Amino acid sequence: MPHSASSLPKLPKSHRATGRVTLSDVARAAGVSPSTVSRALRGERAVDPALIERVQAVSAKLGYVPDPAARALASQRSNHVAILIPLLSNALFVDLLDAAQKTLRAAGYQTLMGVTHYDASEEEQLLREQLLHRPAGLLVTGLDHNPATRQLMHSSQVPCVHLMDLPVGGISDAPYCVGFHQTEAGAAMTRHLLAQGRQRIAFAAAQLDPRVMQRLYGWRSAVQAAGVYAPTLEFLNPAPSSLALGALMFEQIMQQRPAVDAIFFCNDDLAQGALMAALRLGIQVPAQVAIAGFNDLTGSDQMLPPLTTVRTPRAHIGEAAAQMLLTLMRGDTPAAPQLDLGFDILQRQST
Amino acid sequence: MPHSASSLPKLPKSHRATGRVTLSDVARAAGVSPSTVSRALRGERAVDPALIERVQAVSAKLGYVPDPAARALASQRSNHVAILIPLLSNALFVDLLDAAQKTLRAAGYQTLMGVTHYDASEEEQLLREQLLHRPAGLLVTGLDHNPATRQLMHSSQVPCVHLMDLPVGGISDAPYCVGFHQTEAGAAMTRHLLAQGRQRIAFAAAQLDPRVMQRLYGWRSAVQAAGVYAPTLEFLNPAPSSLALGALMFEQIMQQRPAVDAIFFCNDDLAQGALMAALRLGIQVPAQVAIAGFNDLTGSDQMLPPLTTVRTPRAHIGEAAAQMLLTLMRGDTPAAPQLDLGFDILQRQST
DNA sequence: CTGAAAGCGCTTACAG
DNA sequence: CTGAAAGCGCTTACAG
Repeated sequence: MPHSASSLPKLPKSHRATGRVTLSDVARAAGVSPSTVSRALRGERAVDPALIERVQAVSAKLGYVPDPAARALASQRSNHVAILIPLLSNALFVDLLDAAQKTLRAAGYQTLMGVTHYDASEEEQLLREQLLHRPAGLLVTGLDHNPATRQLMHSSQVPCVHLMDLPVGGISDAPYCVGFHQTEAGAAMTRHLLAQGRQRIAFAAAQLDPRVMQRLYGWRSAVQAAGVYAPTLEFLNPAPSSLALGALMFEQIMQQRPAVDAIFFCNDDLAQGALMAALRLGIQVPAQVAIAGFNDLTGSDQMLPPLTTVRTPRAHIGEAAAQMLLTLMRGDTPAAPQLDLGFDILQRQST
Repeated sequence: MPHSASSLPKLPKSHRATGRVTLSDVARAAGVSPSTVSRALRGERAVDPALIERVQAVSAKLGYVPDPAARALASQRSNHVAILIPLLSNALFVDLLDAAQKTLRAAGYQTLMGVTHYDASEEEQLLREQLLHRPAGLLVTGLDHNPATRQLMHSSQVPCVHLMDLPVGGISDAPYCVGFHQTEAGAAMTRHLLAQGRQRIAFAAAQLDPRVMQRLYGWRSAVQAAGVYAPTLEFLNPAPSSLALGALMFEQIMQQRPAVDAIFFCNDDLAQGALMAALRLGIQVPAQVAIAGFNDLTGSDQMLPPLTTVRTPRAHIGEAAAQMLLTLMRGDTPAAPQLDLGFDILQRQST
């Protein structure tokens, strides 16, 4: 039979057809019902292996891709994973985001990013908005949230993994989280300085978020244990962390009498600024004063002298947290609810 | 009548009820049809102002929030805006993302971030995935994309604004974009160095993405115009940009004979690394060699000496591009398809 | 200006 | 193991 008008593809019968290849198209072409296609494609058990193969082949041939909106509406679960981080201006959180996002995308999830600016009510509002998208999972920075936020996380039933922090006390009712012990890290670096013979070790911090405060507690416990604690050794500034602020704090601290012989900065950007200020002022590091940082950020190894710091496994945290979330979203139980990824003291030349 | 069983709230009649407050709930409570509620809430014209008010009041009282998935499915448009950036490890793009995301969120849009790693086919794949979510708009870095990507952007009909770059030639068939002229910026800094009496100005670059290459062309045209061009003054390294690489390149360049008297780095991180290397090597900057950077990244003002660089309006670009996209998504036409946000030469002490 | 009806493209009890 | 049917919660021609 020659080509005739009636053999041309029919116009879409619906007045709202979108041109998309749908589940029904696949079903028709494979000679099965839409339900079966749906099950086969999602790898649901209880479907004939032979059918699975046929459906997959037809689906590939037609170039079928499931519609996320339809899927979300029908199943009440999207392929979004919401992630809440405090700031994009801190490389730490960007590394976390980058790693998590990479892992999640490889598993077919879209990352929905929310920036809280360390503001509990902004965090709450952000979470509310993200929950509207029925995320399949939640990644949130830290363990400190206001009651409404905690309530939202809980009542939404969405699997959730916390980043960076680990609960201090017992494991009772503990949430899923991957990170390291901030307090221990703070104490470890302080002990390292003590072991190097430093006696008047200042702790200098900005931003003062919960993790910074934990490092402070770690420092306190270590200097107290060594009997060299003094309240005047604490320099706490709530302003955002930056090289410029580090330089400023360094100058102030160096005017302190009796003089300090070491400064432990809560973040590398502050320490880098201090190192630059020392160069400008002609203050010898570490001869006159030792300087230590935290996080091993970009550039710390290039300082003069290179910065002694705490290497934190942030990329690893982002990836492992995403993996744990993937496990939870699959309905499985992670090996352990808490994952401690530890930290390293990176001895370079500034101490 | 006393409380009786029959006055208790009825169980949901559907076997799949979600407990969510829906459009129909609002319609019922307001005594109008769902269609009217839908129109009233979206501010569609052609609905009685009195009704709008009533519907809004009822909606607020019931705490109704539209379901994004249902809305996306029915309207074929989500409230997502997809953004494509090359890297998260370059502060430049993070600033772009931060600004755009902030502006978009304030207008009710969710940002879907995609990281291309400067890989054209990864970009294409990412765009494909994002398009599945039927984004309301698209923000993409640069103007260089492979044919398939361009085709996708075009055939999807999704409003799109390009970031950072501006088309070089005429305005013919030009896409929407906000940025500045990279080539001009490269030339301007070079002329600045020439005006300071420098004669052998090297251009040192890493990553070699299209924008870096444009700066190179700007440098070339300026040194050629001054009659001081030499191919041996070009130091191009495709590796990712970093302080460490900058230090390395600096050492190599300083071994060059005849000696250079200035180095223009295509990005501040390279220049910062060079400055640190100069300190280590005891090379006087700018006495022996001038060093200039690009972008005015964090820390450049804290270097020793502070780094002369080109200040680029990246946060402004992110915000303005988002605004332009908002205009397009509204169905309006931006004042001009291209927005040139310019740049500044920031003379500090390294030149 | 308003409403009834159909439809967006899936998933999921339910029945077999 | 498979299918018919209902439903997820909206929007949008169409008719009035």
